[in-house]
Amino acid sequence: MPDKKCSRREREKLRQRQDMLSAALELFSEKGYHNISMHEIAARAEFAVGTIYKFFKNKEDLYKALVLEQSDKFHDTLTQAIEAPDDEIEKLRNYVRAKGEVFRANASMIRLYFAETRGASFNIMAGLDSEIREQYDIFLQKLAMVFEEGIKNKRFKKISDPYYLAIAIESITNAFLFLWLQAPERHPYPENPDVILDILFKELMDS
Amino acid sequence: MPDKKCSRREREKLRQRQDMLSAALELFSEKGYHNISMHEIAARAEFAVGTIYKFFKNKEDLYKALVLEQSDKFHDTLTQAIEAPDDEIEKLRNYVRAKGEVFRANASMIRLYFAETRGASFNIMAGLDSEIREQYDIFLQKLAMVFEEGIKNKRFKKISDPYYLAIAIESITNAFLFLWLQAPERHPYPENPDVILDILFKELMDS
Amino acid sequence: MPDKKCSRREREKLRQRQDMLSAALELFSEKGYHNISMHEIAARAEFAVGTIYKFFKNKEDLYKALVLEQSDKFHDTLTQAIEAPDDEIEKLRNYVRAKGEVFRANASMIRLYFAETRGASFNIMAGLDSEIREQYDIFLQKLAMVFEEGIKNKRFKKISDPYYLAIAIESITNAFLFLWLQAPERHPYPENPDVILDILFKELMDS
Amino acid sequence: MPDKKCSRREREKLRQRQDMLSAALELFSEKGYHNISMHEIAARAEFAVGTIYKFFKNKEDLYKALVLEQSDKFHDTLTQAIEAPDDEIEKLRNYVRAKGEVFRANASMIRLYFAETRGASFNIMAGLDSEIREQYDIFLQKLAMVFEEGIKNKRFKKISDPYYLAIAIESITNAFLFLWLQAPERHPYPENPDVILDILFKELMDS
DNA sequence: GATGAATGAGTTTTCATTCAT
DNA sequence: GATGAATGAAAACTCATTCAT
Repeated sequence: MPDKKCSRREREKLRQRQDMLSAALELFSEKGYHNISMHEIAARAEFAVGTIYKFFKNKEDLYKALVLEQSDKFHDTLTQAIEAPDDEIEKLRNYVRAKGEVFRANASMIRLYFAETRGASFNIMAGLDSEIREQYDIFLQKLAMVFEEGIKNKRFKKISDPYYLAIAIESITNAFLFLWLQAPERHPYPENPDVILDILFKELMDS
Repeated sequence: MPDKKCSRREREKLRQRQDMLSAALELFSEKGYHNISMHEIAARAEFAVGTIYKFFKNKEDLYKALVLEQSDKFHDTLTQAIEAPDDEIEKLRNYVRAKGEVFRANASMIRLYFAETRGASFNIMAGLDSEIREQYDIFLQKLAMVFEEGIKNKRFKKISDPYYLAIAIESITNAFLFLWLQAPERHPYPENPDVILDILFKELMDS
Repeated sequence: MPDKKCSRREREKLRQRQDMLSAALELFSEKGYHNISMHEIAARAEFAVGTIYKFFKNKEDLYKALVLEQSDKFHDTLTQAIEAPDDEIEKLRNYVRAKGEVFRANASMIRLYFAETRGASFNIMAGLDSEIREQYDIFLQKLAMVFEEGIKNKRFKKISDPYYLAIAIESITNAFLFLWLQAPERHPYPENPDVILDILFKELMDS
Repeated sequence: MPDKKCSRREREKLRQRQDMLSAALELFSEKGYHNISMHEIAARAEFAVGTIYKFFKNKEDLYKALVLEQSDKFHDTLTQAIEAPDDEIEKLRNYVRAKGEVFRANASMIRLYFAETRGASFNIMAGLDSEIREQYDIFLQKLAMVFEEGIKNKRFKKISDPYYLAIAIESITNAFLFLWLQAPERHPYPENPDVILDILFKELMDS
């Protein structure tokens, strides 16, 4: 019973933490880190400012937790997509589809994602980078491996460095997502993953 | 002679303005817009704060001027590259090379570039976007035209929408530049543009 | 009991607000609006600057609140004086006495009063004027009415426009108060209201 | 000849000084001392800021010079009015008329006048007061003397202290001028001085 | 002698953070 | 344990004043 009560407490705590992070995500992605005050986050999450400081050391800490959490969710989904027991072409299709889905499901997240992985120096906190970047690098390695396997299995011709191919497909999907973010109607993210894959894989030049 | 003296003054003014913009560029790209104070910019540029306010209405105005100036330089170079009187393949090679050169020449600028074109909602000032985005759109159209012409001239097979191809090559080069920015040694931007073009243009899949 | 506690809080708040307004009144009336900084007010009131901004939107808002509060107190007292159930002569005596008392009770207030009702264009905030002026106009009307009634009741001879008489008595009392403000010893405000009233009401010229 | 040239210089200097004071008067009376910058005055007077500092030690000094000059003009006119070789009643009529004229002729001046003589603590610079006040006191003595003489010459009945009568007539005329300043149409300053004098001098009460 | 560019102290205001209740 | 009032450091911006040309 004390255990149960304790776990109940713990669960309650976690729920509160989530509420704070959700409020922060909404607000940060709407207006940016510097334009949102701790009071605004507290108000949106329906807590007192002091309570937020019980969960997070300071504003930066809250932000880090938020970005890491989102980044985790994101990379987990994509890693699963390329680790499904399919052939390499299907893995890439899964990846393109899954990426579209996660992003579509949470536009706020993309904004944070782009801010963090692309914003370069503008990524508010230098310290944050390393953790996220490492995670991202690991994912890129795995994606490169898909290409490598595909070449080994004679599904793809060996042309470029698999790592570069991984970067290429990452950046093209990102570009599509970025366009979609700007103008969802004008630039829908393709339902059919081959629309994106064809850009990379169909021979373009005659020779 | 009075004319000369006057132009001297003018040149001096412009030089000071440049010094201010340079200081701001360095600092903003190192730490971000919100983490740099006008006093810091003034100190770095070796002026008094008041002097900066003689040249720029306020911090935002300074920032806008900076980003626009950099963005202009950048887009001019790339536009020239794809408008050189060469065949379409050569135009793309020019573009890849030129992009590498401008970026290499000014790393601070890339940081701003990424922040502005990719930072999505995190791009500090909404108003700024429209001007930059428009410029960027125009460039994308021109790049798409290169692909369209290439297809018409039977240099490329018609496979994807030329606009998507433009986005693809833009995003791949950006990805390489971003990698280079993070770790110049580990990820050099290819001297030979074909390394990048091949990713797009060499047939990858067998079928 | 919780109610009591709550009202205690409220009272504490009001007390703080009053402390701030008092500090501001002292300082403004000593040195003028523009020569007093928010930090000075905060220091005098023994609060942090930030705390003042919890009570007043900005410096102007604090000033408006201050002037309105003082102006209210002032006009209420005078209005009461002329609305007492006495004959018209007694009403004027009440008015002269009451004016002396309120002003004597708070010299800082006079300074603000003169600054606001007489300072003409020098009255710092144009917007403020209208509210105060309106209040003042209403009072002048009431004062004029006392003369009108006095004439109707055959207590005064009809000689001048009652409104002008109101202005006259207002300005003479003000003049005495102003003199007293400058040199309280040399120019005491008369204890006996007739000293002032006689100036207006005793025949001066022979004819 | 050098004398002439020098006097020419001197005259030129004085003219410049006047231009500066005029510009300052206009601007100060429009917006108030603290809301006008030295650059604005310089621009209006068509001089460089530095030039103004050749004539006036600082902003305060310029202001003092301005107020003193205006005050001089004002008191000279009024002193002349009451020193004209007329009987006492006519002197007072002259005074009321002259006051209306000088004020009407230069509304900016009134604003400054009220700000200085009535604004009490709000009169920007404490130091200024003494000089102006002295001048004002001298004038009040002279005005009191008119009443005294009038009583001695049996033109007025001895009722109140002549000094108080001087204050009374001063404050009533001021009140009329203040009203006129606020709403020139609604409250014209009487063409006929007796309208004002009657308020003071016609018996009001029956007894 | 006039100029006006440059200065930097000083002002208003915000907001992350603390701590008494 | 939660609260939110109080804090004060730090930011953007202004403007009286100086001084090299």
